[in-house]
Amino acid sequence: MPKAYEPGKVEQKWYQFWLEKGYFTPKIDPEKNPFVIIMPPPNVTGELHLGHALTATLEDVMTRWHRMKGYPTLWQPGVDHAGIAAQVVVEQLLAEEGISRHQLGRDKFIERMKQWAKECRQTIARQHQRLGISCDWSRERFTLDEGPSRAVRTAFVRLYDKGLIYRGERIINWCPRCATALSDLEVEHRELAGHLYYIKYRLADGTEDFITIATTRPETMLGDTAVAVNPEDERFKVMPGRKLILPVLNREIPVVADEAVDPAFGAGMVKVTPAHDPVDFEVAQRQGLPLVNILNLDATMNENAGPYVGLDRFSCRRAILSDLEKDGLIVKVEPYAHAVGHCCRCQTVIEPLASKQWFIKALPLAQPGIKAVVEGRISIIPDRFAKVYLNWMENIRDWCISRQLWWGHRIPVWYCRDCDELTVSVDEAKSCRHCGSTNIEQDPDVLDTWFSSALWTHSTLGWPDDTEDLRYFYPTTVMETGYDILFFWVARMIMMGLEDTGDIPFQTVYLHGLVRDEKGEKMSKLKGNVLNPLDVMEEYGTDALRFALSTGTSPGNDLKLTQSRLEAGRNFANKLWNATRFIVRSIDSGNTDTKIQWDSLPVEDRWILSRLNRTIPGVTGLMENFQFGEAQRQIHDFLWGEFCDWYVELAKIRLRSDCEALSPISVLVYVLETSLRLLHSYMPFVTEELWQSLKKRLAPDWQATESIMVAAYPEADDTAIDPDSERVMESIIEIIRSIRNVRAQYKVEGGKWIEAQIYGGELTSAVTGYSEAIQTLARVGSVTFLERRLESTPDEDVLALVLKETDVVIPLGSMVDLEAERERLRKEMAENQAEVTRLEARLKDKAFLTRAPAAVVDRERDKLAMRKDKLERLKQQLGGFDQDL
RNA sequence: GGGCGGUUAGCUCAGUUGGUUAGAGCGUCUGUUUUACACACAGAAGGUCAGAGGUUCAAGUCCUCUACCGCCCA
Repeated sequence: MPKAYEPGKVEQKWYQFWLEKGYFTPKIDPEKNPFVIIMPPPNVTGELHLGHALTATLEDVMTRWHRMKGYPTLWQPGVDHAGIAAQVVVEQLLAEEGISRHQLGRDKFIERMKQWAKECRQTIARQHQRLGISCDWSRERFTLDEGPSRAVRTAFVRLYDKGLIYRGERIINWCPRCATALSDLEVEHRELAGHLYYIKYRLADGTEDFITIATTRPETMLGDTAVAVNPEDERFKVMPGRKLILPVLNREIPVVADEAVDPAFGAGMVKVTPAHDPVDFEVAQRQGLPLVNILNLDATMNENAGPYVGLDRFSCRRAILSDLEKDGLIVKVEPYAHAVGHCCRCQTVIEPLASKQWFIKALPLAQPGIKAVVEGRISIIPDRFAKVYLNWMENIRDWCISRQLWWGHRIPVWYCRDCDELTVSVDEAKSCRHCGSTNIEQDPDVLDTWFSSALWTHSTLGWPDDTEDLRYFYPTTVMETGYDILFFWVARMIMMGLEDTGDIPFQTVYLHGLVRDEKGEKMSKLKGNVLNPLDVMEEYGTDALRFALSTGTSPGNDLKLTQSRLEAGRNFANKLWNATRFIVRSIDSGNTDTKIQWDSLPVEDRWILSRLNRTIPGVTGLMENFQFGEAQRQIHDFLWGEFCDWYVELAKIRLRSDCEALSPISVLVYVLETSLRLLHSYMPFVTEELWQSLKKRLAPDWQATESIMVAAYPEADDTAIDPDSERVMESIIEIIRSIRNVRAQYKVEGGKWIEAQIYGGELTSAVTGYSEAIQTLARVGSVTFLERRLESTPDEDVLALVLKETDVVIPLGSMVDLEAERERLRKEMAENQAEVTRLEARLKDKAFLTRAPAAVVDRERDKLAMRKDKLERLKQQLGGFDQDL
């Protein structure tokens, strides 16, 4: 084995091996409950980013873990056609070639999109495989595949037939650049510094009287069809019913009274522009006002804008302000911060626009979705997001699902040119369902991408067909994704899953945080702070990246991916590599018997086995509670801090050729092998590589399992828990540490061997067996064990270390700084005295004694006894010191 | 405007039903090329757990308020 772990040399090999063995594909076993994760499909918009790597890592951890536990485990991969997002990307590519999609034509453009999607799909699969993820590639799906597409059409038709999908004219969010409607969720609101313009509207009574309205978008006045006041507003009681002259266009418009008006806004009267504002639209509905649309779909002014026809919306604003100014109609202009909607895909300012679109009636779908979470059939982790979910679901609004795009699922509706009726059909309609005419035309629009995503948990399993996969794997177990798409995805999946199948789509929603850069900023291509997962894996190794993404993180919280985190992962992999290298080499040197002789194990063996068997249930319990970051930290701490730092170091002594003691090989192999299995789901490559290296050198009974990824997940052995050996080892470690500490404190040269005397108290017999370990690990030349503890320091200069249960005396000759030593003892005494005082007070407290659990009280008593004993010993030491002076 | 989260060591963060002297990684300082590992080993320094009040025998952990930072919804 090379001196350092080289991930690049082994990752490819093992992934290929796993694939060839078919481990990723589950075997359906009706006797067992399956574990199922449907992967949130990445968009075909380019490459995967670290957010995807986080998703993939966490899902792989859960998947590998359950597979090892013996569940039939399905992790269903796929990719999303990402309608608008992907179309924007390809349109940009076309723009670089100097052509638009319109020049290309719909069919050719779709061909181009398909080509692009195919390439992306391959890139994404390659990146995912590089991450080592164990999803079932044989089931990979694309949202535009025939199966999921038929599911989309089927869902649409069923909803339409139930009256839950309707076509209507509503205010929608229009992106002039993308030239499509968007749902409310696809609009990002940003606070912008704008102006509030106060404008005079003259009364139409021939007088010079006027009223003042305030607006942030003066160009929309061209579409005004009224001015409104609040009916309760005393200032304007006489106004409703009167007529005004709309400036510039000189159109006559009425004043109406409507409770939607906020009397505190502006001057208390507001203009009503029903075709370009959602609130005004509703006012117009209530008041019977006409709609005047003043915009073309590219956000230039249309013929209703009079003199401004053809101008861009922002040029029009400047022109109209200048004209109003000229006519003396501007009362004042105030700076005003207001939220402006932007397209989430291209950042263009959204125009609210009255438009005929397809909508889903959300409320009837939301109600069962609310119930499923309230009743606990679906749990959301972390649970604070359940509140966020419920709040959104309870205030849900109808969902605009038609998009004026070319890339996506075509709306399965045909319009009859003869009878004007609609034909809504899963299969291609050949004739009008109502009059039989073949003179029909399909709706040119496509559906919102999220409509197909919402079906993903069941459409990938075969719905609407009654397939074996659907019957066996649905409802799925866990939906794991980022909290940023809770509404986009999770909420809509719950609604559609329940609607289409009558059953919940998943039992648990696990939401992870967002991956940020070192400064805590969201990674984005615009900022240029994007780390490519491939580069990271190239530099640190896949397992290091997975470690960095999953350790020390907690559900729902964002994480900063720093270089030092990646280094820590790489270092850990290398540590394991070298520990295994050492153990493997030790096996070669002779001893191949790996049967553990449970009856004759020395204390350190019983200790490490005890610690291992405390770690296993701890880790498993954490994983069952989705605390993956903490679980992995505990595996890390056990392996590095206990196994490598102490057990392996102690084992070296017994591995010396001249040592007569029982070989530690069997325990080394047992603990390492078990720990690798415990760690495998987090760091699959290095664990497989090391597990295989280990296996090669072991007896035939180790050869039955061909890969760690299909080996059994470790189970704790309660009989291995051994508090006595833990107590002894704790003291041994404390003794060694205290001697090392003294060496460092007094700057004893590394090569110099010192002497130590140890009084073991109750542990004397156990501690006595560790003289060689203490000599080796603390660099002590000779250890002598005292029959009884020293009453005071002897004549020569010595250091006396008072430990938890033992004392260590170190003759240090003239090196001892007496004053410093007294100071150290005083400080230690003060600490102990404080603790004794605290404990005594607590144990005198009747309330504590009666109300705290007995176990807690006992623990406190033990602590006090220990502390008092130590304090007494410290006191004697200090006293002895003072006598010497 | 409504809601949520964060504030713990120099930095980045863990700390799940309240219960040892609050932890890790990185960084800093000191020492070591000791035969698995310098991607390492050994040792050290460093925290009034944002602030105030409350509940409790016991609070980083539960409740209330305040401040600052961030996010979501309108």
